[in-house]
Amino acid sequence: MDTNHPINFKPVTGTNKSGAIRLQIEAAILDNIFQPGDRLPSERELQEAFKTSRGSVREALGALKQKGLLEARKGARGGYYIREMDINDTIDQLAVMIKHQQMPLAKLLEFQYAMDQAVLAAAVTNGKPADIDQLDAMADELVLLCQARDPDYEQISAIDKNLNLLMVKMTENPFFEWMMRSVQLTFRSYEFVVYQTPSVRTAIAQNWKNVALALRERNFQRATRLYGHWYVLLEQCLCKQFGHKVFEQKTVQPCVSDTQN
Amino acid sequence: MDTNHPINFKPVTGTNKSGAIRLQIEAAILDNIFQPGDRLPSERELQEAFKTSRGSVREALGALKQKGLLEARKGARGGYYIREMDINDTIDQLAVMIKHQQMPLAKLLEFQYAMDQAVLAAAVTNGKPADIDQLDAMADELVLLCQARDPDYEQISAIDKNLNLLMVKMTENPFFEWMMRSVQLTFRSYEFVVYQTPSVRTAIAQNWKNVALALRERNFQRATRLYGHWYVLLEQCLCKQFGHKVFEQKTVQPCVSDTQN
DNA sequence: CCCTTCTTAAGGTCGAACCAAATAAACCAT
DNA sequence: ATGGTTTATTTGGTTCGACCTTAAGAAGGG
Repeated sequence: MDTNHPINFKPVTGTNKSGAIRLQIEAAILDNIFQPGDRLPSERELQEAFKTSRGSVREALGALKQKGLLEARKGARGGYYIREMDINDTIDQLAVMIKHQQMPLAKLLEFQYAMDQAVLAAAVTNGKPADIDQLDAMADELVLLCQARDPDYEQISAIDKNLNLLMVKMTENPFFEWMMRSVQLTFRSYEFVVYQTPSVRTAIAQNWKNVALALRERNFQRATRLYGHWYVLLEQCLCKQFGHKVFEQKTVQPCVSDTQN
Repeated sequence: MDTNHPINFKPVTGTNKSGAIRLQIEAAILDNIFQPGDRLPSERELQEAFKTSRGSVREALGALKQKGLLEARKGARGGYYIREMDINDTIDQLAVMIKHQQMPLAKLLEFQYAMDQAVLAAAVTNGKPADIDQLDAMADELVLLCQARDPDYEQISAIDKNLNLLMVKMTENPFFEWMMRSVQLTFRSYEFVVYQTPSVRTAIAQNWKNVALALRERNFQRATRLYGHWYVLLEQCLCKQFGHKVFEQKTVQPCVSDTQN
């Protein structure tokens, strides 16, 4: 038996045992007494350590599993393993949370605009020439696709998304990635609107191309202006479709989550 | 009996029943079939609806409780109630997660700087005159405190924090508030460094005052430059204290979480 | 040496009981 | 009538013991 447990788990008592168990295990993990990849004692062993029932132990372990700190594996050599904490779980949750806050669309777009501007500034500073080349190439591709007689919306939307992702990647800063992921997970669902109007479609594609050119010559001011132009085009589309008050009235609607276990 | 359940919970089957139950209930909540404050059927009722055991139902409900979607109450008229989702929970978790990622200090400061700039831009646009007056008054107070012979670091730090909070409030946009809260929860622990050097201390206080003046005359460019000047002063202090390589080497250290249940 | 089968350790499910807390109803004394 | 006290009921929390499902490793056979 290699599962020696020098861990000082104290028997729990009272009316909320599963909570007490959860706190002890959580503390042990956060204090790095267990490292990611380590294996916790089995449910039946913990049951003895905490001097309680297997059900209560399971309840505590289930909560920590849900929280993303543990991962359960079945079979021999199975058990509960400490997970590398994954920021994606938190970001997913944040996105769901924001969707439920029913904020006015205007506030959202204002924030998203500001974030885009910040990302662009960081991308200008840190972006590598190779990235700019790629951005340029993708913009060319987008322009071509938008000129087609029967445009493939799915493909166009995918490229647009990749352009945004590449821009964030150019910041070379994970904080920007995390933030943009949580924002984009939440919204960016209007893209279909802008791409369904032919005139706007080509304008946006060309705008991406112009942004790429401005970045290539490290013209920050011009790139900023162009990158923000996206929102002007979006506003035009939304107003044409829903009326001019849309930015005050419409709220962000919740939609089904992608997260699965 | 007022707990009519027109809800279409389908019996679960297979090898992961608790997961299936969780998804059904979660979907019902996210689709607003249940409103905050509503009461779910009791465990024993759900057990029948899902044609399963009470243990599996409890496992699913426990996960949703941990996730913050449900709240359990004991006794008659007890049961599981749908909670108003609180974004603070998620923000706390996000902060803990970020602390564990051990990112270089430079990346963090770059991000924080960009966020500050974005906040300032939004504050210029949306800030009310009264807020600017308050900012001005608080800056005056800070200047006075920093000139004192024996400065009260605690009070100074509190005012500095309030100045930042006021700036965020001036954006009149909750998205900025949420983002800054998660960032500030995580870091902003160097402030003691900058305020302990007398020359820098007065410089920062005066800088706040200048920012307030620039805001008053709606001079965006000047305000931006001044607001960013904070980071120049911080860098000076850190370099003086830890050497010039600090921005590449130092990482964000995890610290104890405030969150408790 | 590889493939199959068996063993075993682990999480997952089940059901029946009992405990603890909170409400509501019934009761009683003033 | 009013206000406190007891009692019953509902509901989540805990416990036990049994069995199911899965997956890794051991044993065995070709």
